[in-house]
Order: sequence, then C-alpha cells, then structure tokens
Amino acid sequence: MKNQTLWRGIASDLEKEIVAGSLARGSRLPTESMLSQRYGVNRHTIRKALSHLAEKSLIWSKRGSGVFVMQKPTIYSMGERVRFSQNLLDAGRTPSRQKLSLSQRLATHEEASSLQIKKNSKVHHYEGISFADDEPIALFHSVFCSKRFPALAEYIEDLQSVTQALKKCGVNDYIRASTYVSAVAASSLQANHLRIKPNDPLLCTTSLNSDQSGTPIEFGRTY
Amino acid sequence: MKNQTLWRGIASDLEKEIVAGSLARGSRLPTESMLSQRYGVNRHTIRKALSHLAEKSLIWSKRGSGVFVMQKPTIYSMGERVRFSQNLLDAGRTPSRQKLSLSQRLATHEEASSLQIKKNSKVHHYEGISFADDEPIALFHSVFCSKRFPALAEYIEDLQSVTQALKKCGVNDYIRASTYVSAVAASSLQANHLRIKPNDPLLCTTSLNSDQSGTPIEFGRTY
DNA sequence: CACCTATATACAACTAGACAAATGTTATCC
DNA sequence: GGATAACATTTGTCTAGTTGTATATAGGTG
Repeated sequence: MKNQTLWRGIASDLEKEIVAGSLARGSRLPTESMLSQRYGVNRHTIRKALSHLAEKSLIWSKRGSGVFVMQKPTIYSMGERVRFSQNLLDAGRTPSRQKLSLSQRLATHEEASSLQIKKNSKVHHYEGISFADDEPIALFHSVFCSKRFPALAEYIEDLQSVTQALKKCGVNDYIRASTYVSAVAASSLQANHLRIKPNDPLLCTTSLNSDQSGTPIEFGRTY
Repeated sequence: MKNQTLWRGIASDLEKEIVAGSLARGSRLPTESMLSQRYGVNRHTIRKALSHLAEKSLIWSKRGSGVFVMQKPTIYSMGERVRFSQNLLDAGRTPSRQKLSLSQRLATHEEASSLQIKKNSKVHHYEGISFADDEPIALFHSVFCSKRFPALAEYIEDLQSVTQALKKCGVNDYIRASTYVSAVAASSLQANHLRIKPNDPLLCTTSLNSDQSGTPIEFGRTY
C-alpha cells in the first residue's frame, strides 16, 4: 500500500536494511551507480530514494566520496528537527572535540569590545568541531587575549583542553557572562563540516565567559 | 551569494586571514595536508583554492618547501554580513501580542506526553504573534489541558493575557520546566506572518511550563 | 493543462590514491 | 668541521571514481 512508486519501494527497502543492521552504522552504501544496476532503475530514481532517507537523517552523503549510514539511530521524539536541536546548556560542553586550527591574529571590532581590550590587540584564535557518538554536532571558535594569556596556545596544544589550559594560566573558574542565540543559514564550509546542506538552518550561540571578578576571558561562537 | 563551491569558500576564508594579518606577509601557510584536515576536504580542493589565490598574486608556492604569503599588501575587500539575532530571554516576553486563534482540539502525541495527560484528551490551543514596535518578531502557540482548566479560553478571551487567565484558574505562578532550542526553515505561512522569506532560518524554542508542584501546565513553541 | 514519476545524457565538483620532483632534516663517514 | 647519503616532508601531476546539478524527453494522472 505504500510502494506505489519505485523510489518509495527502494527507500523502504534500504531503510529495512539499515535498521536490520545489514548496512552497518557508519558504513558506506553501494554507489548510486551500483544501486541503480541492482534495482534496474535510473540513477535519478535511486537518488530520489536516497534523498528521502537523507531527510529522515538515516544517511548522509559527501560529494565524491559516497553515501554513509548515520551513527545514531534517529530519535523521533521531536520529528526530523532533532538533528538541529541542542540543549543550550550543553553547547560547547560536549564529549569529544577535534582541533581545526589554533593561531594568533588581531582581534576584530566585536571581539575587542567584548573582551574589553584595545583595538588591534593580538588574540589566540581556537577553532574546532564537537562530536557526539562520532557524529559532528557543532563548530566552535573562540578568542582569548594574547597579552593576558601569553602561553595559552601551548597549553591548549599540550592539554587538549581549554579549561585545563586556562587553569594553568591561573584561571581556576569562569562563568558565562552572556549568551545570545540566533538562527543563521549554514555556509558551504560549515555545511561540509557538519554534514548538512548549505543554507540549512543553523543554531548559533554567541557567548562571553568571564572570571569571577567579572573580567572577560573568552569570546566565542558555537554553531 | 558567492561561496557556491567549497574551494571558493576556502579561498575567500584564507584571503580574509591574509588581509587581516593573521597570516603575516612572507610567512608560510600551513601545509596543504594540514589545510585539508582543517577544512575537512580533500587536498585537491585546497589546491584549487590556493591556485586561485596564486592567480591573484596573494601567495606563491615552492615545491618541497611550502606556500608563502606575498610581500606586497593587497586591497581589502569584504562583503557585509547580515545578522539575524535575538535575545533568547526576550523571546515570548515582548510588549504586544495579537491573537490569531483560540480553540479546542485533541492533543497530539507529543503534547499529551509532555503535559502528562491521556492520549486524545482535549486541549485549549492558543496561537498568536508577538510584536515589538509594530514589527512581528515571533509566532507562538501553546496548549493547555482542557479538563484541568475548563474555563481558560473565556478568561484568555476576556483578559487578553495567558498569565492573568491562569491566575483566575488558580495558578498563581508557573516556572519553566524545560527549554529546547533549534533552528528550522520558515514555512511559507510563517514567513508571511513574520515578513521574512520562506526557508529563511528561524529560531524555534520548545518550552514546557509547570506549576510549583511540578505538574505540567503549558506546552508550546515560539518561532 | 499542470504535476509527478521515470529515463537518458552530460557536465561540474569533489574525493581517493598513487607517484614524481624539489626541498628540508638528520645521521654518518672522512 | 664538512661533504655526503638516507630519509622525511611538501608541492606538482596524473588517473579513476563518486555525488551534485542541469537539461531534455516521455508517459500517466487528476
């Protein structure tokens, strides 16, 4: 009653294979060409089936690389939107993270005024990805005053943890001074990192952390 | 508008770093392998971006050695970025609001489980628009258990205030039990109400309010 | 008519891997 | 100490394969 079209039939067929475990989580699906041969249909028909599964967050694809099964089984409590949903308090405090870049540069207007430092001051710029269950869920980047924390970069490099590195710099505790939340459209670069499509809605939290005396320490954004 | 491809995005990103001084003149760029890791793309894609910058005489490369920033300064070119931000705490607590509809209907699965009531229970459904300075900034809708608050609809109608109406029903105070934030694409209806374009990113907060004993009172969403 | 399904073809964008060529680094021999 | 050889690193080039997008065609359906 549901397989009225070819692509629906193929989609539900593949979905069965996924939930049954025949197609393991994280593994690569056969290429679209192979699938089109297997099912004896055009590649576009396969693509329609796959795009349907992608909207249900069962799979994700990377151009030039292949189509892969999602790690986590999709939670249906809130519909398909859970993928973009995230507890605000958890933002930036997720299990594993990977460094993308760590460098020094001049502070922007916004950063300088947020950190209450002079224009054109040097800042440490730290950028990375947060993962949960091997699934990228957030891009973050934050800046710290270089003058105040000259050796912060090495500490981060060594300890692989911002909190630990700040502790070595004499900051035992810091608190969230302010948080702003907005919705933006994903750039192609962000989309690539987060395995979503460009222009998909993206949650953006802009936060400022201070030490206990109220002096701004860290200014950053999480997507 | 312009970053249709990954390599273009990477190129303009690196260009910004160069003109901003984060990558000093004459200094060496990270290796192509490092960049491909940082941006999560193949080395060839990095090379395409780099060759673009090389054509613009921003960088030059030496086989076996690396890629370097040209000495001569360049002209600063950057497009403006549109920001769509909103204070989360203000969402749903804005000066004026306009009623769109007030009716009774059966609770959805999600609503029933959130309010801890039986499936197919009747609920009051209230939806409207929030304005700030005659500018529509949010769409909201929330549901209340009909059995628990039989006369709530009339009170809301009369008093034009949910908080006041709940007070008349014996609920003097309620607290935010949970808040989830996500980003979605605007539907055409939502877009029309909020005077934005369909598929524009939209901030969505899903909240559950309880009385002081912890009993769920109101479940709603604000866009 | 408009709309959905499906086919067919072609090209663009990106990945994957391998290898060559130039350079930088380090150990070794005299 | 200085030249040399061995090795590792980094850019340049090549081939092959995969997904994304655009266009054109045709049949079926409301």
